[in-house]
Amino acid sequence: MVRKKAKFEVEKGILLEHIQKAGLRRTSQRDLILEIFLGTEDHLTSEDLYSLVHKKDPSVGLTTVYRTLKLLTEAGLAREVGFGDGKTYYEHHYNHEHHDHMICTECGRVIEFFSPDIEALQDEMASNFGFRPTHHSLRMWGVCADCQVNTAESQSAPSGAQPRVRVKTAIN
Amino acid sequence: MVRKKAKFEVEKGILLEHIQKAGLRRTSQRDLILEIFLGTEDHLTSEDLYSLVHKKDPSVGLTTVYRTLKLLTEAGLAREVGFGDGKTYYEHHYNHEHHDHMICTECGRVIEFFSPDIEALQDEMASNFGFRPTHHSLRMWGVCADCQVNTAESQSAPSGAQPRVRVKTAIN
DNA sequence: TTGATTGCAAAGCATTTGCATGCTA
DNA sequence: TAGCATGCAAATGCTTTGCAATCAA
Repeated sequence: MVRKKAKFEVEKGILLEHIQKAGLRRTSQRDLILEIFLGTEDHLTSEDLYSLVHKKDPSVGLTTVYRTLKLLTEAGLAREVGFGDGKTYYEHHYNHEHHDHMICTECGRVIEFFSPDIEALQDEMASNFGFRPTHHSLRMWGVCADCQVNTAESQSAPSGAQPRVRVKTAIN
Repeated sequence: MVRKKAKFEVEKGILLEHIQKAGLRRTSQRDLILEIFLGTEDHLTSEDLYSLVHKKDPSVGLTTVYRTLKLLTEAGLAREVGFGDGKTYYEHHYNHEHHDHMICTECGRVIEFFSPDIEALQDEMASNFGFRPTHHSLRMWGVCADCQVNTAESQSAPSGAQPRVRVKTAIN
């Protein structure tokens, strides 16, 4: 049986290492924020995560969440994503392989997908230009399968109100 | 010989049609802003375009540029692009086919490229999910060929200071 | 003990909105 | 003439920064 206490051990180690290498300090706030961040499956803004953290420890400030999310990004534990609404969302890699996004403009659902063929073609295009890519972002906006059905009869769903749920898939 | 006066005639017609269909009004500001927008080859923020417009007619306000750029986007004459610096850039289609972007994080150069194979694979992925895409955005960040050479010897170039130049290419 | 970290308040920025005035259709 | 468009100032929303107090190493 897998020990429950060992959850996020790897990630915690990564953060600690990054902190030590950079001459920074480990704090209870950073531990808590990382823990809660990894424990959710949504795409979160700093404000979103702040609300969650605040429930566990009301003394933690919004600014610290902003700063910590930046720190986690530097450590490679978080990735910034934009969905076109002007806010910055964060996602973690825990239980999620590298992927791209389809964003439903009706319900806000976010579908994660991955295509090794697309990745290969991207690299090929880059090398055509002598361009050395460090990271990339592929997003498709449109209407998801559910909303195509719903929109046909009723009026469009309350867009923007839904959380940015990570819909994981097995399709490659 | 091609008549010079006919420049942007098609685009002006598109804007006019959109304006009439929506029950809006044609104004000298909108004409001027479109003209100057199409006349540049950079990726422009509202502020950038405002500076250019302001030279020709100082009475035009920044707010109007913001609003007009939105209007041009609705009319299909402009496209919003983000390069990760928090600002919204706009590009036009005049003399530019649909394309994606590579962004050099050293000098800010933006390389436009197009891959029909990637487009096809995107559509394929979408249909796998019953997702009906309306538009997409593929961006790659990294170091362009020039900067790979320069960075090797000297310190990195003054990043962010460069304009978002559209480097057109013939590679498909 | 030293200097990084925190929380709060204030500042920054890009963008949007309210409103009186101007102008198009 | 009706009501859309404009320009200005003010407001908004997200994010960052200044600073005194706190805390990790």
